[in-house]
Amino acid sequence: MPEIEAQMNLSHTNASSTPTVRDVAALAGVSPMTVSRTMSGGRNVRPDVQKRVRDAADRLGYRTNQSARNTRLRRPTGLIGVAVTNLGNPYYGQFALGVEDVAAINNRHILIGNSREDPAREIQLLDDFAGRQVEGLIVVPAGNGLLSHSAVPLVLATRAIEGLQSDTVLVDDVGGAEAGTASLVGDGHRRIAFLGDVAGIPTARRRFEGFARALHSNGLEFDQELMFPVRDSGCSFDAVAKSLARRDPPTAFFSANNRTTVGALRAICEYRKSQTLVPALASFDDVELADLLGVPLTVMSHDPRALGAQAALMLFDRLSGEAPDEPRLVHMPVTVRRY
Amino acid sequence: MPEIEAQMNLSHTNASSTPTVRDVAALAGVSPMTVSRTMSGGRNVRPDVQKRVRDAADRLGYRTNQSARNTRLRRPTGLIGVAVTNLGNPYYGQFALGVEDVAAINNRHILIGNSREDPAREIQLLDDFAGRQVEGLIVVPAGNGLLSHSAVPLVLATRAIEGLQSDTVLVDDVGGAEAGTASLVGDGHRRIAFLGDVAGIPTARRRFEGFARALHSNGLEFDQELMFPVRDSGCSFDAVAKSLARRDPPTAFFSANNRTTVGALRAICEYRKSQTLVPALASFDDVELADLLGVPLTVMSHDPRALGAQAALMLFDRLSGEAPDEPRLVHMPVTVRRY
DNA sequence: CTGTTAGCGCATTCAT
DNA sequence: ATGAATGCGCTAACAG
Repeated sequence: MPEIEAQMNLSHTNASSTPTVRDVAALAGVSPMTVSRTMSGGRNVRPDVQKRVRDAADRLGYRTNQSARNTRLRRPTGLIGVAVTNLGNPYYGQFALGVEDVAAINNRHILIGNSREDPAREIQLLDDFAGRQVEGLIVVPAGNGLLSHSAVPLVLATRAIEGLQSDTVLVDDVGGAEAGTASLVGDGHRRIAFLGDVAGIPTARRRFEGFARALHSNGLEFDQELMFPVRDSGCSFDAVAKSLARRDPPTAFFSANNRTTVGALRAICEYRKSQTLVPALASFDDVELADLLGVPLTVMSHDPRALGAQAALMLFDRLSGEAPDEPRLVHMPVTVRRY
Repeated sequence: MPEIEAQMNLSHTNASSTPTVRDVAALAGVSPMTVSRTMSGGRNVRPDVQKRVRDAADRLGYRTNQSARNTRLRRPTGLIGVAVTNLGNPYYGQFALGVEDVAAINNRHILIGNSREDPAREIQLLDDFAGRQVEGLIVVPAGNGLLSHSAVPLVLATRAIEGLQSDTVLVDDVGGAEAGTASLVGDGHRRIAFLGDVAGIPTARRRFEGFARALHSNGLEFDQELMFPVRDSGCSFDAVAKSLARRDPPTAFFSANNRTTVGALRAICEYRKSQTLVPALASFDDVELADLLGVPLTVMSHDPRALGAQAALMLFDRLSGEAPDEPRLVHMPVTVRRY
C-alpha cells in the first residue's frame, strides 16, 4: 500500500523549510525521480501516479527550485541584467518597459539595477549580476569602468564606451541636436545658452557637438558664458533664472535632457510673469505636458521604449547566435517637433 | 611541482562553457576547496597560494556561480520580486526607485515584472518569481488571484486584497480624495465629473469613495452622467472633451490617477482656447509641470518613492523576523496642494 | 593550512 | 513505467 510507504518515508521530511522533491516523493509514496518527471511534463509517468504526485505537491506547496534545476541542467538562468543611471527618471521607466516587453516575449525576466550615475556602483552591480549568471546585460553606462566584463553578452544603450567592442544602441544625438538648434537659429535666435553636463555625461557631449555644429554652420559663435554644466532640474532652474537676469540674456536655451528641460521650463514660466519677451527652448527628449505651456518649444525626441526594445532585441539575437561576430551599432532616429 | 600537476589536471578542463572551481583549481594546481576558500575571503589559505588561485581565476575569467553557491549553502537568493501594473507609468518608476533604494541597502537585487494590469499575467509572473526562490515579493496587485502565494513573504502596495492576510502599504485614498474634493466644493463647484475606472481599479474605487463622501457631506448629489470609467490618458481626453461639449458641462473634474489627469489637462487646455471659462481639475497623484499650465488645479499627492521604500522596509523586517506575526497596514499620507 | 568526502535540489543515464 | 546511481557547481565538516 502506498500509504504505508508514505508513512514510512515521512521521517525524511524536512519540516520547516521549503519542500523538495524528496518530501513530495515521500508523501506520494514514489521515488524523487517520479516527482521530477511529473513536475516537468509527466512523460513516462502513469496518469494516476501523476495525480498522486501533483496532489502531494499541492498539499505541501511544493515548487520546483529553478535555481537547482538550472544548475543541474547546465542551463542559463533566464535572467537579463539591466543597469540604468537613474531609475527615477521617467525616461528610464519607458526604457525598462521596452526591455521588459521583449524579455517577456522571450520568456526572460529582468534584474534591474540603479547605478545612480556612479561608476563604482555600476561595476559592483554588473559584477553581482554576472555572479548571478545573468544571460546578458543591457547597460546604460555611467562610466568607462566596465571594460572587462566580456564574459556576459553586453548591449550598451544610449552611450557608447571608447575601446569597448560591444553591441550598442545610440540615439542620433548629434544629428538631432543639430537639427533642433538649426530650427532655433532659423527663428532668428543668436544668443543660445546650453544646459547640460558636457564633462560628465557622454550624451550631453554629443548633443553639444550637434549644437555647436549648427551654430558654426550658421556662422555663429558660442559664448562660453552661456554654457551651463547642469545635470538636474533644480540646477537647471537656477542657471536659467540667473542667466535671464543678466543684462544681455540669451533669447533661447538648448536643454540636453528631460531633467534640465523641466528646470528650464519652470524658470522660463516664472520669468514670463514679469516680462513680455518669452525665451525659446529646445529640448532634447520629450517631457509630458511641456507642449501645453505656451513656451516656444522645439523638441528633439525619440522613443525610449523603442530604444529599450531595440537593445533587448539585439541582445537576444546575439544570445541565439544569430548575430554576426562584429559588434553592431544602431542609431535611433530623432524627430524634431515644434510647439 | 605545481605546474606539472596543473598540466596533468588540465584534461578535466571544460573548454567552451564558463569556468568552474575545478578549472581554476586545475590551473592553479590546488584542490577545488582551496579555490572555494580563496574566493570566499581566503581564510585558512596561504597568501602565496591565494595569489596563485586568484591569478588562475583571473586568467580564466572565473566567477563564482552564486546560484550553485546559494543552493549548497541553503541560502536565500538575495532577490526580491517586484510586480507592478504599468512599468511605463512614471509613478511606478519612482515606486521602483524607492524599493531599489532599500533593497540596495540590504544587499538585495530586484526582479521587476510588469503585469500590465492583467491578473493572469500577474499570477504567471509571481509563480515564476517564486520558482526562482525570491526571498520576498512586493506587489501592486492587478487582481485578486494571488491568494495562495503564501509561501513567500509578500507586501502589497497601493491596493489591498480582500481576504488576503498580508503586510500592506496603502495610500490614504479616501481621506485624500475627500479633502481634495472638499476643496473644489469650497470653490463653489457643484457639478464635478469623476474620471477613473471604479469597476476595474481598486484605488479608483477608494478615491471615488472619498469623492462621494465629500459631495454627500456638502449636501451635493452626484450625477451618474458625470462618471467616466477611463483608465488611460487618451480615453480621459475624449471623455473630458465630450463632456465639456454638453449643454450643461461640469465645472470641475476629479481625476483618479496621473494618467487620466494628463488626458484631462490636454482636453481642458484645448477647451480654453475657445472659451473664457476654464474648468477646474482635482488630480489624485502629481504630474510634473501640471502646476504651470494655468489650469485651476488641486493636487492630492503623495510620494511614490517613499511608498516603495516603505513597502521594502516592511518586507525586510519581516524577512529578518523583526515583525509581529499579524499583517501590518500602513497608510501613506496625502497632501492637498492648490495651484 | 590543505585535501577528501559528502550533499544542497534536481535530472540524465542506465538499469529493471 | 519506475527506480538507483551519478553528477551539475559549490562548500561544510572532517581529516591530516
